[in-house]
Amino acid sequence: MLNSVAPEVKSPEGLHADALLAWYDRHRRRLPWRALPGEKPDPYRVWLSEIMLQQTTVKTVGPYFQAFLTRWPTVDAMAESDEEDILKAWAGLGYYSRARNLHACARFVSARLDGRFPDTVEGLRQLPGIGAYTAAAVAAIAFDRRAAVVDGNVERVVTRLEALETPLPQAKPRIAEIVDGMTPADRPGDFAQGMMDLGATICTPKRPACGLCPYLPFCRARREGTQETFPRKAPKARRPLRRGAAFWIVRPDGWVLVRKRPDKGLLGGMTEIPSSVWSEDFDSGTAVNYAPLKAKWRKLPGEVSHGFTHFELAVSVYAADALLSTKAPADCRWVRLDELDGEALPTVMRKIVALARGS
DNA sequence: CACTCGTGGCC
DNA sequence: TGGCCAAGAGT
Repeated sequence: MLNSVAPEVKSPEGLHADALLAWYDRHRRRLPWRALPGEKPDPYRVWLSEIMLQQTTVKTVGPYFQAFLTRWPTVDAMAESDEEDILKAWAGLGYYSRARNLHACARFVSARLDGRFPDTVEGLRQLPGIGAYTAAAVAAIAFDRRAAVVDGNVERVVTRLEALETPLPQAKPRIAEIVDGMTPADRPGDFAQGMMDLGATICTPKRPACGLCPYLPFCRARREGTQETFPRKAPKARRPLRRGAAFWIVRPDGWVLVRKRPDKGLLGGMTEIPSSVWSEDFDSGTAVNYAPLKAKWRKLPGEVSHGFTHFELAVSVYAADALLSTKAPADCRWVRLDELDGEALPTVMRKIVALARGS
């Protein structure tokens, strides 16, 4: 009789998983990409959401996810699109290599894998834009594979649970080891999502709600009253200020000159208002040397400020009028003013447009 | 391993 | 206001 079998002796990690899953069953967030209890998750939606959520908040991703899903309901539909359309739809979301990898991944899965995502960590890991975290997350959430899912939330939860003194990113291998030990064979996807929900709603960076935490009895940092000091982190380099110039060129019929940026590097593949290099020692006296064509430039009042991850940017905007007959220089093209909104313009470029149009 | 790569929100 | 943070990946 099965009933006569001795009950499984649970490790402390197993108890952790039970406490977490019970909490998740009561408090799970309802998210657009998340299957309801008992529903089978759609790997395409799981993958799409995971790519968008890389370093991006749930709130920001929401409308983008809905728009993408409506326009490209399946991986095959996305594979049939042009990269340019993906970039336009991604504009404003940031980290634009994600969009290019998204498109490349869709094409690979559609053409080479018959439209089906790999159902293992190793298979997923080979795809463009999918690293250690996303491979584990998709395997666990979409295919119920036991995989150690470690994102920023999980790092915070685990370093607090264990009061881990090793700073990030040095502690990453140890954290992955601990999470692997905690992850149950049963419901690994719910466990992963539960850990992330816990980090997002209870075990928050500041003022964690320890009183509501299912891990309260197990948490070493809380016991020592040091929970807010974890995770330890290596000090960050502070961001330098770079300067540059952008060139707003308008034809008499109201069309403006735009340019496609190189595929690699900052804002790769996106559309720009033709701009100079951005550098710490930028010489504003020679700014117009960077203009895409010769013209009578007037410097517009004010400047555009924009923060990137590793530097702060200040851009001066120069405006000029072009003849109707002016040909677009290399990599440039003319665009109607009222069609600028639909372009693959990153946020910093939209700020430049706003300044120019307001002048 | 250290660096590059966006953006918006929060206190 | 400025630093920090968010379901990291690629090189």
